[in-house]
Amino acid sequence: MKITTKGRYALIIMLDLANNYESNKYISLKDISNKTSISMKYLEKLMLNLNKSDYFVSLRGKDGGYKLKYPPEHYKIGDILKSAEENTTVADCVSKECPNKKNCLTFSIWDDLNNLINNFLETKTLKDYIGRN
Amino acid sequence: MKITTKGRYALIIMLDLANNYESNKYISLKDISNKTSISMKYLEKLMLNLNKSDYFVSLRGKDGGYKLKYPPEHYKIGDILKSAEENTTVADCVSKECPNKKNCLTFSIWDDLNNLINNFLETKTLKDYIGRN
DNA sequence: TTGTTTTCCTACTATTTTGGTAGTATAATT
DNA sequence: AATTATACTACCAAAATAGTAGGAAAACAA
Repeated sequence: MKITTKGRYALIIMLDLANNYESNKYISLKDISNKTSISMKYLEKLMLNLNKSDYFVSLRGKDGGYKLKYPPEHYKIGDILKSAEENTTVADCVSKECPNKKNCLTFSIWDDLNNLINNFLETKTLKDYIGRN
Repeated sequence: MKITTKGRYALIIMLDLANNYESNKYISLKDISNKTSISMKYLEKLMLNLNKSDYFVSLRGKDGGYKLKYPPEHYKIGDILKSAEENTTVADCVSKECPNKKNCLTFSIWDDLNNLINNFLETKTLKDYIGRN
C-alpha cells in the first residue's frame, strides 16, 4: 500500500508552484529539477499527465515555465494524485464491478478504509500544505 | 495506492478462520480454496508468511487445517497486512530515513495521511468484521 | 535570422513488484 | 502402507513502475 514516486513527485511539483503562486512568476522545470534532483526528463513526463487536467499556464523560451492557473485552494490533493497515478482506490474490488461483492468477507474493510482515505484526499487542498515543512 | 492481492487474500483467510473461531474446528486450505477459488498453492504461500507471526494452531493429516490461536479481537487488521505485504506506510519517506525530510514540501501530507490510515488499521480487529457481508 | 531556452510529444528500455506454479519433505490419521 | 494435509524452497511470467532518448515547436534575444 504505497503512493508511487509518480504521485509523490507530482505533488512536489504542484506544491512548489503553489508556494510561488503569489509571485505570479513562471517556474521552470529546470528550477524544480535543481531543487529536487529529479531529472528534467522525468519531470517533463510527469508534467504531461498533469497538464491534461488544465492545471497550468505555461510559457516556452527564456524565463518561461509553469504557473498555476487557479489559486492553490482549487487543487484537491486527491485530484492531483488521480491525474498522476492510476490507482486511486485502496482495493480494486471497491471501485470495479466485482461479482462477489455481496459475499466477500473483506469488502466492508476496504470500503471503510477507502472512505476514510477519500475523505482526506477530497477535503485537503494545496493551500493546506503551503509553507509547511 | 493499492492493497495487493497478497494482503486482500490474507485477510480473507484470517476472517474465514475468525468466523469459525467459536466452532474450534480446523479449517483446511482446501476448504478455503473451494470457497474462494484461490489456488491451494497460492494459499499455502500466503500462509507461510502469516504463520511466522504465530497466528495459528495447525494440524496435518485428515481433518487437519488451521485455527486461530487467539480470539479474533487479538488480531489487528494492520498487523495482518504487515505480515502479508511489505509496504505498510503510504510513502517510504515517512518510515525510512530520508535526508530531505525537513525540507520536503510534501512530507506533512504523507505524515497526515499515514497517521489517519494507521489509526484505522491499529484500532480495527478481525472481530469488528466478523459476520459482515 | 540565428541561437538559446524551455515546453511539448512519442517511443523505448530497464528494473521491480506482483501473482502464481512446481516439486518435495514432513507430519497425522486411517 | 495409503491418504490427507501442512511446511518449505525454488522458480517463472506478467504487469506496473521508473526512467531515458531524441526531436519538434514556440518564445525570446542578439
